[in-house]
Amino acid sequence: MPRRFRGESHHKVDNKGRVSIPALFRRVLELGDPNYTEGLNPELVIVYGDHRRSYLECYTIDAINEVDAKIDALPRGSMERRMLQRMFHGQSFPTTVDETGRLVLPAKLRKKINLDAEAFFIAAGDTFQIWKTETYEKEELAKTEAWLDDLPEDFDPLVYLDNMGQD
Amino acid sequence: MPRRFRGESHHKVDNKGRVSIPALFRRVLELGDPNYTEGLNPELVIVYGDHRRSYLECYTIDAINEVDAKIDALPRGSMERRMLQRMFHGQSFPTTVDETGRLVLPAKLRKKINLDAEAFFIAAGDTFQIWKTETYEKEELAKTEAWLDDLPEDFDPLVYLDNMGQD
DNA sequence: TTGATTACCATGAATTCCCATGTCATCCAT
DNA sequence: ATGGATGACATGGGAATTCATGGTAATCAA
Repeated sequence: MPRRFRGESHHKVDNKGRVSIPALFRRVLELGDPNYTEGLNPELVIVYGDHRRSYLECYTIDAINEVDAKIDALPRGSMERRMLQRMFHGQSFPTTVDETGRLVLPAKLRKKINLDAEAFFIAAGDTFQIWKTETYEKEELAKTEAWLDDLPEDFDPLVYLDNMGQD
Repeated sequence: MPRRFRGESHHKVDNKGRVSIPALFRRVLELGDPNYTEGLNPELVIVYGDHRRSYLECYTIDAINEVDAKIDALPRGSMERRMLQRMFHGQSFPTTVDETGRLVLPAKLRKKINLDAEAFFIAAGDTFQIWKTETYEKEELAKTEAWLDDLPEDFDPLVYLDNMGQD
């Protein structure tokens, strides 16, 4: 029943680019694919974006449809629309989960995020991301550590849940 | 009608990671799961957080939905939102109570809080926490003892019930 | 043909399912 | 009151299934 991804985990990537999708994520992909039926394999869309992005973002069919609808609502010819079209229509790759619950990442995508032996999957709301483990650790963790260091010693980020909007 | 957890207790953890949930907590989980109906097993979300956290925090479905709504309301791309997403979407594990009223904690979660033979459950408002018994005794009790020691001999914490917000 | 992609099969480990037992309370009929 | 009968609760065991991962054969494409 979950429409939302939740969880994180590490998975091996073999030299054919095959990598297991966390089992819980598969359930969400199934529910998020209107064409999915028991016994079939759900589809999904991987958005890799431009050179600045160092991870792959994976959308369920429902989620990508929502995005498409929003893009369609933008004025034709506007810069916003062009930008978003380039990213979501151009820099993306539609695919399906395979029989054994794996994803096959083409060499091009792997090269883009520098993926070799191990991938890190992490949920992010109604999408999930695939990172090269080392990149995630360097890039993301460093970023949040730095951020936390600017805060009082005993600060608990959870306060953000409650004072919203202010400060 | 309790929306709130109350109480504390100790439970065995077997080598498959199974551990009974305090019976009173189960009632709250049931009430907090909009999909729950007599005969079914309630779902819940365990948030384990980053390396600094040494216990598991368990949310009812209602409680976690509230959190998600607050996260969704934060500006996309803000550091606060990323932090909270990482914690509540990434560092969490959705699961359900089993037939016999137990929770199954995967090896990964047990390892994280160093849990082996015995777990300590304690209510914390609209969530409850699971600790390794020894950790709780060392870490938490020591912390509150220290805090109380800084206060006058005859100080009664109940005064906090009335001065809210200030100091 | 040659490298790449896809389909199929294989296996160990982890996880789920199903069933069983012991211990308390509570309830009840004698 | 008293010896069950009843039912929730805590805990355990083994079988069945799912997962993650690896290998090989069949298919493609140029």
